[in-house]
Amino acid sequence: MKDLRAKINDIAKRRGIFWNSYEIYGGVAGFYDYGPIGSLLKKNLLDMWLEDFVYRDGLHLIDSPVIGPEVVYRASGHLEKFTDYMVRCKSCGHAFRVDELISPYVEVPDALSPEDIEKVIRENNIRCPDCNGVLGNVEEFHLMFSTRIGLDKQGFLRPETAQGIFVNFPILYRINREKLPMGIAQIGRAYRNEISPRQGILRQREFNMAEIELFVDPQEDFNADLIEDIPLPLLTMDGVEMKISAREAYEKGIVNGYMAYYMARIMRFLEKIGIDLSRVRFRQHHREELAHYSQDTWDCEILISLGWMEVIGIAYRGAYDLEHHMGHSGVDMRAFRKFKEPRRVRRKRIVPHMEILGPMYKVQAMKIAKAMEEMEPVEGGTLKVEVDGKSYDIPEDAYEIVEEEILLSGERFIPHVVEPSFGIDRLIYAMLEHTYYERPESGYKVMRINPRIAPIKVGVFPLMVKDGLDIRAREILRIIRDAGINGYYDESGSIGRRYARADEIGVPFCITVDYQTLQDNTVTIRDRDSMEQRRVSVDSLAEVVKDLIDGRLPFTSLGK
RNA sequence: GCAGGCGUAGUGUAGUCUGGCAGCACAAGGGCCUUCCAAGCCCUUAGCCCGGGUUCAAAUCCCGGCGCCUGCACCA
Repeated sequence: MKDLRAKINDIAKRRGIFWNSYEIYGGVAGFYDYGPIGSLLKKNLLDMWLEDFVYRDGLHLIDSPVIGPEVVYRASGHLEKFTDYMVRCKSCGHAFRVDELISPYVEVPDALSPEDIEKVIRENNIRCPDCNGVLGNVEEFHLMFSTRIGLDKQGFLRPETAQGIFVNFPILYRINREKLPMGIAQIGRAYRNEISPRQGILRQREFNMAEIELFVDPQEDFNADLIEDIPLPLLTMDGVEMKISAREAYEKGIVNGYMAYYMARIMRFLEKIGIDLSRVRFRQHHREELAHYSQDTWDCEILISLGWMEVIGIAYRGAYDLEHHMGHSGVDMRAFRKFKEPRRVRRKRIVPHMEILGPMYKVQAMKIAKAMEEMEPVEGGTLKVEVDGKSYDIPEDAYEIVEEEILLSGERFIPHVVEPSFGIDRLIYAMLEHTYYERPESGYKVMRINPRIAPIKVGVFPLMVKDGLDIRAREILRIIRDAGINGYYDESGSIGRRYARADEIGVPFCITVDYQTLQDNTVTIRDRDSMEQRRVSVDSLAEVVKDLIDGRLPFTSLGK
């Protein structure tokens, strides 16, 4: 008996859902093609994701480049955290991670340059742990794919789509008319040069993500009414398992409001796409497991044949990203928070006298004046000002200190970020496993995919390939296609075989043209899940099929 | 990267030890038959991971490479 994973992979390849890329050259691990069925599956799934997470909450969708300059990933912290230093033994060839080797000798191994590391290895006479051989030079290993931009500029392929959103925060904030919360979504591919990716489509070097960055004011109270009150299966970092309602999890402080909100929404979404909710849980990351940017992360895990698989992550990234991009770019990444009441504030400030500073310092005068304005006012005497590394003594008569009362209507702050991040390929795989079904009486394979996500909505079959049934069936396919429904025609093999072929790729409805069709212009519609058939007039066929797909019309409400 | 295992039509396999015409099943395509769930019959397409060596002869033996699987390490 083949295991489930083998069965899914078999169907995936045979029927064109996905397969390993570059097969004619032996394949490359970590890369997958989506075939004709898989591409549509992914597209339909993403459409539903957009409806559920983007349109429904009024978020904005953007689409930013895959390649980014080095500075972006220096600022984001990925360059440092995603680079490992390796060292290879000269005699046995084993490779080791440097930080593990030198950690007994150095306090902060991560902070060292390759040259420093080699020095540490020499000075402490560190040998190969396996064979005691001499270690070679330190090599860099980037988990990020690197590339060139133009002739000599270092670039990287994004390891997550998020940075494309963060770097655009100022313009997006303006487009959103400077209001928070603001949610930005992005769907796209991300790249990680995994050393040894296996487990097929579940761990790829190039993979599809759908991410949301929700920018919020950390001082704003969360409106608990928004949290749908449905049960959540939680597993906290202390190993406590609980089934608790989303509202209660928030009220008890187990998760913050945004987490609770998204957890509930994710449960709804997963249910819609056919995931078995009894095989879903949210697992909180341990401290040491947290990504460098995250303060708190909960993974939505789905139980599949390989065990619990992380499919969606919700990370509380705090101000980390905007703060770092602000530091590296010098661009103000802050939002404005209006006070409920304007505040009267008394303050002192330094007012430079330009008519004195100007003649004294010529072109430097403006810079000096600016620096002075930013200083804490100290009463009287000569003022020491540093500009571009030079120190200036400003005489007492070149400035004055004024005390004033101003009306502050608000203040600037760095928004916090809540990030639900969906691994689309894993979601698709989990969906395939959970919707996979074998008919007990025959063992035939069925994908019970939600009709809205199903890549192909209808198959049109003539009962016999004669007496004009085939011609009529082709006409009916035309009607289906003209109505914008993705359908296909199949006359090969027996009728049962055609149903079975359709079941395997989750075609929800099959239309069969029989002899009665020629008399009264009706066809049978066969429901994939119940295998029942109902008769429908060709005149209303397209309408009925659309309603069936969208779930507006239950199959059982159709007349015999 | 390391260790072990493996690599034969689209898929699953037999053949490899002991060198001698590459076989089977399913799938796919065509046809016959067939009035609703992979029926049957006929036909067809299609394969030894790549390179080198040994040999009269290599899927089989040897060497090298590549790939996959499992474990180790790695995994926001």
